[in-house]
Amino acid sequence: MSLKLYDTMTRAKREFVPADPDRVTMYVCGPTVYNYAHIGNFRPVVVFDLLFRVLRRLYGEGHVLYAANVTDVDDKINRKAADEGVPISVVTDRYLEAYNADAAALGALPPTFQPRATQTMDAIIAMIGDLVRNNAAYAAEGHVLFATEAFADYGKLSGKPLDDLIAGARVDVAPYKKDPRDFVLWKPSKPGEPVWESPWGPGRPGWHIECTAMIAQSLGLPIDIHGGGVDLVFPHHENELAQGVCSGHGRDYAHYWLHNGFLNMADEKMSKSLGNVALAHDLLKSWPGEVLRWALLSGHYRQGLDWTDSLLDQAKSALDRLYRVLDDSARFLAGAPAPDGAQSPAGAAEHAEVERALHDDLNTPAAFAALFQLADKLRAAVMARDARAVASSRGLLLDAANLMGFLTADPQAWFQSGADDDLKARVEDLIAARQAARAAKDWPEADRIRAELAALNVEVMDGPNGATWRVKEQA
RNA sequence: GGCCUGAUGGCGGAGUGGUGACGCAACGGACUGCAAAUCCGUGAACCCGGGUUCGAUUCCCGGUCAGGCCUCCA
Repeated sequence: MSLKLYDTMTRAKREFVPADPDRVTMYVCGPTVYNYAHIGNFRPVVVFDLLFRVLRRLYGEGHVLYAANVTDVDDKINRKAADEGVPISVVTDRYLEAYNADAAALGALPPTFQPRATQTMDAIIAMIGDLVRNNAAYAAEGHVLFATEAFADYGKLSGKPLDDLIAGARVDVAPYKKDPRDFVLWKPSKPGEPVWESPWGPGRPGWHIECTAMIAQSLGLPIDIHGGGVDLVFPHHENELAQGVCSGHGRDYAHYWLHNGFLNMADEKMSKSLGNVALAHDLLKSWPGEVLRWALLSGHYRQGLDWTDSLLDQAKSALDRLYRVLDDSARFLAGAPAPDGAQSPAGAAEHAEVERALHDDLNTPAAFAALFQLADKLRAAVMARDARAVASSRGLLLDAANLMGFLTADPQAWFQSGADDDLKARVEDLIAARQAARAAKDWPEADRIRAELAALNVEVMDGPNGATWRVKEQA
């Protein structure tokens, strides 16, 4: 029953205890919306969506508040907007919409809040003011900088020795910085860039302060869980923590820091600066969202994940198997008398195992294993023609899989996705003709029709109650 | 250079101080007019070298290799 999560701060798996079980809070750093997001951007989306679902089950749907922000003011956005000759909101609105559509296709529930930097400007400016008042920040040449020396624990989250941070700094230090580690809270805008008024002059916020302010505004500090990719541990989360604490919100900023591992393309880290991107937007044209979700969750979230075609094929095959039992059990139930009386508890242990695995720091591979055991249980019940056991274990499989965001499609639709109405009608006609040929034991004709269907990328499967079909390969 | 992860069968990937998950793929058999699915079954792994132990893939040390962070990338 108890949920254990690996906390980056303490580098240990800890039992999760929310500050207030009636108001569990989680924040995850979201995208900068200047382009379509690649599949690597969606790893944290899917991972923390799963955690969101697990938390909702544990504490109740209304008791978990999840904020995932959007950075909608940024150099890359500015450049894109300038290239297109449009206001930045045109760019950000367009890609935010695409991002949310992709996330939904991957089975991610909408977060409770989706704060945007441009809509948090007052809180950002107020928080910078707090930092300046607390002597944790100073203005210099139109900039406002965070004074890292004000935060004694700076470097604790990422485990970096402070001296090394200075010695290892490879970037030229801006002359107005008192300390090389100091980072920007507010900076002047260049001509033509979006600009906001502030007590330190017109300009725009630094990246780190946006998140801290958005958390404070949407959830209130401190929060229970802060998530994001490992690459954000330093400097982004280190800086967030420093800002949150020094702005006067107390020592606790986030009680649990969770970080997902990186997704690699062809043995190289995927990033937009390299050419090896796979946009979720494009992948979704060829694969059902659940396949991508399954692939993203096929390894433990803290591990690195190599994104390959083979990974997707395996994910598809695994899901096919689950959908097959679902389909077969539905057909059995449709033809069987309704089960009477209490349902036998077939599969209860396996069902519990799914949650147990998830509660162990989101051990999705173990949860998948339990899902397959549940599927085996269901298969056995179908073979035994035990309607009560089928109904019971089918419900449990569906519940466990749904909790993880899987098996949300109708099995029939799953196997026939990619077929339009026109194709469906043709297939049905061909199958009817083939059934007639089979009834007449005209095997050559039956096989000829099967070949014709195969040419349409359709596979027929003869069953005791007629034939079923499915699309063989995704487009 | 500093800090941090990881190294498991053909592939993906959990886990465990002692009888080696799970999935994908492969192979044999059953079923099927054929096929698919399904069922039964088979083969197949714990990077290297030390150490601790009755016993290590699992703990400790060293090495090698791979990846990440140290630069406003999830």
